Amino acid sequence: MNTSQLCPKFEKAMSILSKRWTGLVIYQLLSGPQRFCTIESSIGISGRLLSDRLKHLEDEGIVKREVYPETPIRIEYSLTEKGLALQPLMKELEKWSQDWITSKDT
Amino acid sequence: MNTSQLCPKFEKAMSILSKRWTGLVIYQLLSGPQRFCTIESSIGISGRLLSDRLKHLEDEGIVKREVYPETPIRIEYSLTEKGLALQPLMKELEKWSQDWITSKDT
DNA sequence: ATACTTACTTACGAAAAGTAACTAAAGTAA
DNA sequence: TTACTTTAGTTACTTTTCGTAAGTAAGTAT
Repeated sequence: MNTSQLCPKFEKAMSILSKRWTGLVIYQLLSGPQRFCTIESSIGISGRLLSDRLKHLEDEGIVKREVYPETPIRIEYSLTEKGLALQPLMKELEKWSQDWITSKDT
Repeated sequence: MNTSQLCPKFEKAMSILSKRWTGLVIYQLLSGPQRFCTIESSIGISGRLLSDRLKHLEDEGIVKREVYPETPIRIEYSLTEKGLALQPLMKELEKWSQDWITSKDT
């Protein structure tokens, strides 16, 4: 019996953020559009999972993917308007982490 | 090779929130101290995982546990100052979910 | 003694994550 | 022509985490 008293929209939002790596991928893309391998090395996720997460974020309309047929091929991922709208939340998390996470915690 | 360029404090904060259920448990406790079974039924988590998550949140100093030896026994979970400090973040997530999650998404 | 309540814990199959090696496409170098 | 490089993934396989359901412990109440 799942007698949820929570707002379904809030629950959905939380389910996106509480999937491992998605938060960090979004945070990373807040610094600008970037390619697969850049995200991969900057947050330390494996290609297998990054591929999966980017697909999901595209499905959610948070990330968009653009192909530039250069040499070698360049594929850039960036945030949509919906994704960019998460910036205030990320700022709050930055603030909280600075205020409350001690260096021992890491 | 994990060449993290992220702030370790931010990474740690994100790792707490991106563990399934922890965000919802914290959110639920923002409405006041409550017992195990109340949290369990209001967010739809199983006892097994709630037990685990509360223990972790206690270890992180986000949640505190108090025992009232009444009949039947009452054990109340509540947010510490560190946990309460997540309220602004939760408000941002509420805002974002209202603005950007459509009813189809749920 | 038996049942009832709360707050868990245990056991176990299913799903997700982590690691590493492999593939595809397109150009470049020898 | 053949081999090599780069980017962007995918596949195969092991380990960890999750979800469900049943069981336990302490303290009444009947």
